[in-house]
Amino acid sequence: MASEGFFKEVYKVAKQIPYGRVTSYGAIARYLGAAGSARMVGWAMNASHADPEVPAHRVVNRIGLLSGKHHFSGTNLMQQLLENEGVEVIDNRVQRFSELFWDPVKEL
DNA sequence: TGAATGACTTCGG
DNA sequence: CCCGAAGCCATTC
Repeated sequence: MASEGFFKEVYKVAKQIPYGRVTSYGAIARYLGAAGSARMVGWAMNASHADPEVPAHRVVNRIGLLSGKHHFSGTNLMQQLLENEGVEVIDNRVQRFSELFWDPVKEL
């Protein structure tokens, strides 16, 4: 599949997300020049489970909602992982999201 | 080839 | 911020 290059880019960015920080699918999409293809980032993350080094739990939607927690093993694994990094999560949502938000376009 | 799907985003109310 | 509707685009069937 030629699209593996796209996934690789997503993984590369995801792996660069600092500890205890989070970002959004749209931000990654924009950084990859695929603005508007946020859904494809989500698709890439779906395939990211093949690479355990990809911190998919640090990638949430634009409001810090753990939209992908349902794709993790347990029902609250994603939240546990984030809380383990010092990220406060309440009701599937990242608290202080604006503070923890890490924008690859700005930071990279 | 075309219709359906999805770990999203943006806009208006 | 919550709700509903429309837009986007790669992948799958």
